Amino acid sequence: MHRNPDPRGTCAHEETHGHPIDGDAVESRARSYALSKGVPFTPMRQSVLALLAASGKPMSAYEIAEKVSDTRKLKAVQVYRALEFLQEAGCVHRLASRSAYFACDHLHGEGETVVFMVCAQCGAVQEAASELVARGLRGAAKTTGFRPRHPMIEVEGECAECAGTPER
Amino acid sequence: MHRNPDPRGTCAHEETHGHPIDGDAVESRARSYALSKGVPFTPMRQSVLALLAASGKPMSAYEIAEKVSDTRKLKAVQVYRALEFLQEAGCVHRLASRSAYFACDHLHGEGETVVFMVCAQCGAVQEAASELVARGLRGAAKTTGFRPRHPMIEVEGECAECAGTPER
DNA sequence: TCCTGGGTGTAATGTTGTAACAGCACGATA
DNA sequence: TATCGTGCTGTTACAACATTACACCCAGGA
Repeated sequence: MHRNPDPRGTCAHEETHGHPIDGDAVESRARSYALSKGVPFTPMRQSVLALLAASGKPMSAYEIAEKVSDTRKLKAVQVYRALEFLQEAGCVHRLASRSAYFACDHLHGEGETVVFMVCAQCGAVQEAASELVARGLRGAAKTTGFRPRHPMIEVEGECAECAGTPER
Repeated sequence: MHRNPDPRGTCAHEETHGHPIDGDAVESRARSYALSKGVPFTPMRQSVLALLAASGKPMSAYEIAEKVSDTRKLKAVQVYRALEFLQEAGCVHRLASRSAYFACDHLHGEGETVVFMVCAQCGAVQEAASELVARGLRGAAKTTGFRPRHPMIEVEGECAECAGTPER
């Protein structure tokens, strides 16, 4: 987990990839989820989501706590609470391989199999829904009677930008 | 990560699944790796591997430290050192989704795409190598120029035994 | 008014993983 | 035999990630 010196963004064009996602779209999805649950979409939740959406890259909860701090100093536990809501709302996903969180403006269908491609160098995440992968997973599962539940796949690799710049 | 009350083995037939893997086979693989590297296959490494092989289920490093303690009390850092060797040797894999380690007696080929199916209830892990998944991943990657590096896929779900016993 | 449910703020603690350093065992070499 | 290097072990300390517990506030309903 702490194997890389800085797991999030050490490559040369740190600023250029991880293109920001549509903050308005993702926020409105969060709002309607809150509405449907009868809970408020609080400033706390709003600012955590806005930060993640603007950054467009995975961030750790502690990193979020640091950056969100507009005036007051935020504690990690408060960030985790906001993240919990945002994950339920489907606006934020957790990258287990990096213990990091990122905003996502895709609306993932129920049985959909999503692939997150994480650049080992710059940390940028690209998403794709692959029916072929889903079929492969079902095939692998069938032989053992296993029932896949949350087909969220994380693959480490090298994104196009980082692959194009071999230095560091 | 700490979301489940006990991520490793809370279901009724805890003892029955996660069938132990072939301890002798996996140990001999570790021995030949050690030989090829010119380093010893120490009792420390041997006992960590033996424990993992016998349990057949993922365990955290701290859990291993507790259980291995035959006479002396083992510290986590020592377990991590043994695990590092065993991972290099290909005898042990790390489950990022649970921060846990498990022994594996398959010999995975170089570019092979391996799918680990983790039962959310009992924690048992089943492995499968899927060419279809590999192709799907390559297809998903191709559109963005992403180059997958370590195609180790973890899928949460429900194993056949747990699916058959709906209670709890 | 009181009660209840949910969000917030804060402290404490638990869990996972590394860094750093001293000591030891063992083989190579002079 | 002496010494040197290499790699494992034992130990302390700490960093990074995550949860629990509790007090407080505030809005809405009985």
